[in-house]
Formats: sequence, C-alpha cells, structure tokens
Amino acid sequence: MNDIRLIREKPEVMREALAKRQMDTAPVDRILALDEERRAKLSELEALRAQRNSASKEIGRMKEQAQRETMKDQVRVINIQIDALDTLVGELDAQLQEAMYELPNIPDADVPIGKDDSENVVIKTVGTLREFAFTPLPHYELGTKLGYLDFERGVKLAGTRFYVTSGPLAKLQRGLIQWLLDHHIARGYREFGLPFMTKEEIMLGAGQLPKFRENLYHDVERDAWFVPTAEIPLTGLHMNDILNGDDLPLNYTAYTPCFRKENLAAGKDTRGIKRGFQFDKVEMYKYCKPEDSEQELQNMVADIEDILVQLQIPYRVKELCTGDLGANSTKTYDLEVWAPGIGEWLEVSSASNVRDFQARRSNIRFRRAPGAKPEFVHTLNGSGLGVPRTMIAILENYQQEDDWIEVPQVLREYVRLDAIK
RNA sequence: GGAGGGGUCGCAUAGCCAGGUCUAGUGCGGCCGCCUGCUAAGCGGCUCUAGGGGGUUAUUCCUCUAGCGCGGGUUCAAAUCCCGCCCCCUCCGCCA
Repeated sequence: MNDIRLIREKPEVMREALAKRQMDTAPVDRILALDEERRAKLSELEALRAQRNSASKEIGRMKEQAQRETMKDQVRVINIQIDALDTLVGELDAQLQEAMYELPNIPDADVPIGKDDSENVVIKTVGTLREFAFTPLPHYELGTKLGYLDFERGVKLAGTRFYVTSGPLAKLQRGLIQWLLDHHIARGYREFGLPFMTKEEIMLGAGQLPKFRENLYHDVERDAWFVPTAEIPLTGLHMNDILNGDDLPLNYTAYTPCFRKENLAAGKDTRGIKRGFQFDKVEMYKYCKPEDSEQELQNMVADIEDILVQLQIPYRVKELCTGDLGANSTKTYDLEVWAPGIGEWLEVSSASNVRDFQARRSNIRFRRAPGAKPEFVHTLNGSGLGVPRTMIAILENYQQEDDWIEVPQVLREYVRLDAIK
C-alpha cells in the first residue's frame, strides 16, 4: 500500500507511476476526493464525540435529577448525529481502503520504461550454452523415459497440472531443497519452518489479496489460505511488530510448497513440470532500513547468482520494465536459466525490492534508537530457487547421450548419487 | 467436543463483582536530571500507538478522537454489564 499523504500532497507522482505501468490514472482522483471528504466528516464526528464526552462527565457530577435528565436528552440528540456520521465515515473509509489496496507500488526512477515483457532488459548473460553432440530431450520426455517422472499418476491423484516424481528424481528434488537452504544459511540467512496456510489478514498484508483471490486455494470453513509463496508467511512473521533498528537487516529463508490456481490453457506453457498447481520453492526474504534496500537487492541477486554459478548452469539476469513489474515491486530482477531440451530461458527466480509497500500494509516498523519514532521497514523477496524449473535446468543441461543425467558436483553429497539412470 | 480459569499502556500485576475523579494505578525495565572521588544506593521527572485539526515549518508545540484479545449490543457514559468469536492455561473426552 502507498502512503495516502504522498498522494494527498503529490498526486502527480502516483499518476506518473500508473502511466509508466500502462495503467489508468483515474483512481488517483477518486482517492483524492474520498480522502478529502473522509477527513472533513471525521473532524465533524470527532468534535461531536468531544462534546458527548464532556457532557457525560458533567452528568456524572450532577446532583439534581431533573438537570441530569435534561442533559441526557441533549446527549441523545448528539448521539443520533454521531451514529449517522460514524456510519458515513465508516463507508468512506472502506471505499478509500479498497481503492488504496488496488494501487500498485511506485517504480524506482531508474527502472526501464516499457509496455510489456518484450521490453525487459537483459543485464547480463553468464556461462556458455553447452554444445550437444546429440539432440537434447525435453525434461518431460527424459524423466518419463527413465520412469522417474509420472504425469498420468499425478492426474490420477490430483487432476491436471500435477505430477509424481520417484526414485533418484525424488531424491534430487529433496537434496536440492536441502542444498539451497544450506547455501542461504551459509550466507547469513536464518531458516524458518512455516505454516503452509495463513489467515486472510496475512494475505492482505503481503499484498496477495484482494488482487489474486481467484488464484488462491483456501479452506471455506476456517480462515486458512494456502500459501502461493513463502513470501506471504515471511512477511506475516513481523506483522504489527516494531523491530529494533540494530537488528536490521534480517535475512530469512524458508522452504514451502506453493499453491497457485493459475487457469491457463493446456499447451506449451504448461507442458512438463514448469507450471504446476503445486510446486516447491525456497524463498529468500529481507527486512532492512529504507536507505539500504537498493544495496540489499543487489546483495540478494548476488546470492542467487552464486547458486547458479555453483550449479554450473548458464543463466541471464533481466531487469523488468515498468510495464511488466509486479504490483508490489519498485524494482525486479528475474534470473533465467537456459533449458536446452525445451529450448527456452526459464525464470527460476525473481528478486524484488518492495520498499515500504508491504510494511505499510502489514504495519511492520523499526526504531533507529530507543525512544525514536517508529518508521516502516523496507522488505525484499526473491526465490532461491523455484525447484521444478531448477530441476528442468539440471535434467536438460546435464543429460548424457544414452538418456542418463549427471548430478551436478555440488549436489552429490546431498543427493548421494553421481548419476540418475 | 465438554468443564473451569485467563487475555489490561515493553515485562509483571491492580482495577471488573457494586459502570462515572481510570486523564488506567503500582512494581520492574528504560530515558533524563540531582547527589556523589568512582560505582552502587537514594531522590525528582519522564515513559505506548494511530488518526484528525491548528500553530510553526523540514526540530518541536497545542488540542481533539480512537485503542484494555477481536466484533457487536445496552447506556448520557463501558477496562467494568450483555451476546458472539479468536487465542492461551488446567482437567476430561476423542483421534493418533
């Protein structure tokens, strides 16, 4: 969520942000009107309440019965006005809140302007694409051929877009998660074991609701929503907290499955294990002081790059343009790996500076010094990494002529296998 | 699922039965000052958050409103009474 005071004082900043994102600027005017009316009515309401409060106290002190009754009648009249105004202010509040929830974050000034994902900017490409002496197979053919990847049984169990791994492939999956977590821990992140469901208010605070309601799975009886990413509970951890400035930055990491109800048509985009309704991911998350968030974003990207360097998989870093930037983010880098079998660059990680957007929604603040005024923290999130797509990259890059797969050197002690045959 | 106890301004507690000087008291902790060769003790003062309005203008000041787990209700007035919900503790039942 954005700062209402910023919109009140410099609406042009918000209009410009929306224009850069290829969005309509009309909500800004609606918000300005609602805010002005709300404040005017609120002042009236509070003045009446002050009147009631002092009158009530006076009644308490009065000795004479007749006098008291006259006074009570007067307050009853005030109360009718208070009720009406209270209802009105409540409605204005709700409308304003809803409009504010819909507004996206303001892109950083240096984010490239562009209309959509075709105008994202490749910052760098690292590693050389392997030359194959044979035609590399896509992972879904390779895995099926080996008998360790079973799409039919996934559908049998849970319907379309689910699959089952087994044997060495299941082991690779588990070992990869373990290695990723250890990688982050070694670089100063603290691991968390989190609930895979959160309350609606946590989803709202992280900016997942109300926007992505139709993409989330949830329990209709309890207030419990399946997480689409560990970013949600990692944000919720410190909801309503006032952190100690000396403890910042906080670097967190967590593994969770992710549940996303993305209703895409079957075809190239959903073939294989690229885009299931459920997938594993190790997430990285930072809470920091506002002045440090740009540097922390760079640090996080460096941490992610190190994973890919160690896995020895060619990758490239893209900076998203304003037209493709997620609503929460002010600046995002996508890391993409080369998958020779399907012949695509695959997004395995997306690292974003969210600045104070989630902190304001979730009310997460810090104090620079004891007694100092609380300020909103900045938060950042990044995947480190999405597991299925990393598996695709490993399978397809490390495949050998007779349909077996070499296990990347760094993973061998985790997977306890040198090869998947 | 049942019975009982509980949730109060960092922590601990009082206030609730008998609604109104509760502007929520006290202790601990924390901050500032005094005293002091130094430290400790002692003494005095201060202590949360959000929002609105006003004066100043990028320090701060004045004032009002709201907040005692959450949401409703009763009342001129609710920490206090009533209803619903959530969470924690103890015991019982159920399931592993």
